[in-house]
Amino acid sequence: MTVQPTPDDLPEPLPEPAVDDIRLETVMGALSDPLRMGIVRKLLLESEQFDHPCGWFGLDRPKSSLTHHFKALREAGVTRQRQYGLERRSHVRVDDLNTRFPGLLDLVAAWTPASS
Amino acid sequence: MTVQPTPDDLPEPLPEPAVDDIRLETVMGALSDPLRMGIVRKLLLESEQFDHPCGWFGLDRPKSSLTHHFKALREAGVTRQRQYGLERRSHVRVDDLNTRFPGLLDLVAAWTPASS
DNA sequence: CATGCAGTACGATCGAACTCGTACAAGAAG
DNA sequence: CTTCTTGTACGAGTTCGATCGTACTGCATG
Repeated sequence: MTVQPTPDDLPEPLPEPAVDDIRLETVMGALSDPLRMGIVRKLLLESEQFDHPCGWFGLDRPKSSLTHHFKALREAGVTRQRQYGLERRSHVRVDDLNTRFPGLLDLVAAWTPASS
Repeated sequence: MTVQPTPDDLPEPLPEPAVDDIRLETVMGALSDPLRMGIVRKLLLESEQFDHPCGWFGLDRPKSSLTHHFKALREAGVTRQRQYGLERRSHVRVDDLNTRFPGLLDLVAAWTPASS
């Protein structure tokens, strides 16, 4: 058995809940906002590479609003954020969420924005 | 092919969204409250018979608060409510939710309240 | 060091939702 | 009809979250 290679070259993740502390009702509260649901869905479907800074999403909102939403996702345990120089890049905690709430991310991936 | 027997003896359901109008983010918003999550979970796990009035849940809240929460669940499309004489009984729209969001109710059934 | 850029922190505003008391409606039962 | 029961309607108080402007930090680059 080989030792899992520790990615020492990666920046430390910003504060986030441990896997076992992720609560389903909190995750659902984070996803109850259509903007945040769309962020997670886009990460799931289109992030071919790795993490993405919040400018990548092309959201037409002030930066201070985006900070609020990305923080909400991270503190709920849905995403992880790392600081890469200037940028704070996000990705979905896929393994953690699939372990705790299997099937949840499939629902998010299948989501479509309201037609209104 | 036999005609589906229409349950004419059942009271009409209270106003609720049609199946196709149930939105995932709205459902998640309704389930982001621990009290409501517990209501749905209890309905899923313990409702051997059919519907249940809101006294059956043994919730230690004023009646006017319970009205609010049961209405939130119904208007989100999570539950259906019918008037049986005095009582307004609820059940989960299992088929509708499994059709639109397969796996979601499994997550609710597996939910456990916060340890606090 | 000066400039520019990504993003945060803080605080104000505003609307929605939670909580609850009180009064009321409507069926059930004597 | 009177009373009891189940639950609603309405309204007030309060909390929470969304939005956003402004000022700021921290890194990068010249």
